[in-house]
Amino acid sequence: MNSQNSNLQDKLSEYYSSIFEKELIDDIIKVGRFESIESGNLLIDIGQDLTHIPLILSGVVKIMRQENEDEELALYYLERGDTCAISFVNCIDHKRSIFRGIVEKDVEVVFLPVEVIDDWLQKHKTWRRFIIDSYHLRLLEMVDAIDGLAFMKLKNRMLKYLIEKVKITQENILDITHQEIANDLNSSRVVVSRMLKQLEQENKIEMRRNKIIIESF
Amino acid sequence: MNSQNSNLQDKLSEYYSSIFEKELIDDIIKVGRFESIESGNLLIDIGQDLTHIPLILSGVVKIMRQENEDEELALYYLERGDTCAISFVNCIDHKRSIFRGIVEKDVEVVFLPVEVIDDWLQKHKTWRRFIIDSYHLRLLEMVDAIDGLAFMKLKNRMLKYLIEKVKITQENILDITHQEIANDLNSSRVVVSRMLKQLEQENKIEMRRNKIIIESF
DNA sequence: TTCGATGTGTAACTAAAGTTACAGAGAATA
DNA sequence: TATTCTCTGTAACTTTAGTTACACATCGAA
Repeated sequence: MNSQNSNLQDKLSEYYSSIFEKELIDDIIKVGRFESIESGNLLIDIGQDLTHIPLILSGVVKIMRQENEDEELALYYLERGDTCAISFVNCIDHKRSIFRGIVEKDVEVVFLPVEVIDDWLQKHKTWRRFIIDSYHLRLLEMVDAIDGLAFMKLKNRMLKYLIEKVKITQENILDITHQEIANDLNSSRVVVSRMLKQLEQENKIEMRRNKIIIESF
Repeated sequence: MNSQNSNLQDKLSEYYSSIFEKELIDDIIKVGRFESIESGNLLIDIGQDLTHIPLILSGVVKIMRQENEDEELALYYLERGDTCAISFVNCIDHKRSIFRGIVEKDVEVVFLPVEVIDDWLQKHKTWRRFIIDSYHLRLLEMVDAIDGLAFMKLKNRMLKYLIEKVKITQENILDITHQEIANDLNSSRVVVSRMLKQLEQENKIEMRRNKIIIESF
């Protein structure tokens, strides 16, 4: 085990010791594969075989749904303490992922092999709670996505998207292009520019090249 | 315990004995409250306190999301073997429901008090699997709803809705008005009539007063 | 049979979002 | 500095969906 991994182990303990019992943390260290993945890479892709589930130690992963080549939609973000719960039963059933997970901010992650999961559910109460909570949180975020798509106009959906992004990045100056926003919202660049201009006129944002400053959040 | 309830117990055993171990079924009978609810009534409403989770023995419940007075959206249906998994953690946390559940076809249901749930997760392997599976199924249905909203035109979304309805009712002659469809899709009656006419011209459906016959499913 | 309630058809219009096309600004690099 | 690439602004137009308004059909109850 190299020094980078033992560093990751420290991070695991640091955050998760308040959530998981010591025995569980020991188990995770025993069987988990620690990895660092740089921004821009895929954590998981649609159709990919799920043999491990990821436990995020740091960084941000954007979870997307993709219909085809040029139709996609950002759903939610994974941060420290999150796992892609949907991969869980998929794992057990040896199914394939229905999401793409793109690393937005370099992540440190532990991959846990599917075999241990079910065992841990029985063995560790905190693990049980963690998995159920994960499912629940994702479910709530899905409902949020549905509300946005069903009930909101694009302009407000976009503002919501921007504000969410501010929360995730901890930074109210977003480093993003109109095209990227359009991709995440399954809209088009021209429309996004139009709406952004309106938001700017309402003093909710300010625009710079490659940047958007969110005033109200 | 009256005769109706012992009848419901039979139904419980009948279907669930292949899923749950005998001890679990006994536990359910011990603490569950058996009930029959007629079509048109609410199984659960948004904001309602969740002290029990429902286990459907027969019938159909439509789960909806509501934004306000006249904005709502049908999400999915619960049938025999289903539970409203989202109510699960809500229960534990004493939260309130974020869904409405309307009985579409008279249901028979067992209500299980929240207190026993966590205990059973540890005690019964099949219960654990059941709860996780429930979350997972709902999650998949949400993704389906998202795909529909994000990527499909209303006409096709409506056809999908109608076909889903055929599956649920086991009946390709649907007893439904244009207004009801509009409500479930968060659209308007006039638009629905328009699209239905198009679908009819494409020979995918036939229209009658209060009825729609689905040809292709 | 009449009347009212409910359901459907359709036209005309409006609103929201997407598309095409092109101009021009800013940054990066030769 | 000139050239190229990426990003943004905007006009003009199309498509999709929602709204308003009204006619007419069907059904059941008075």
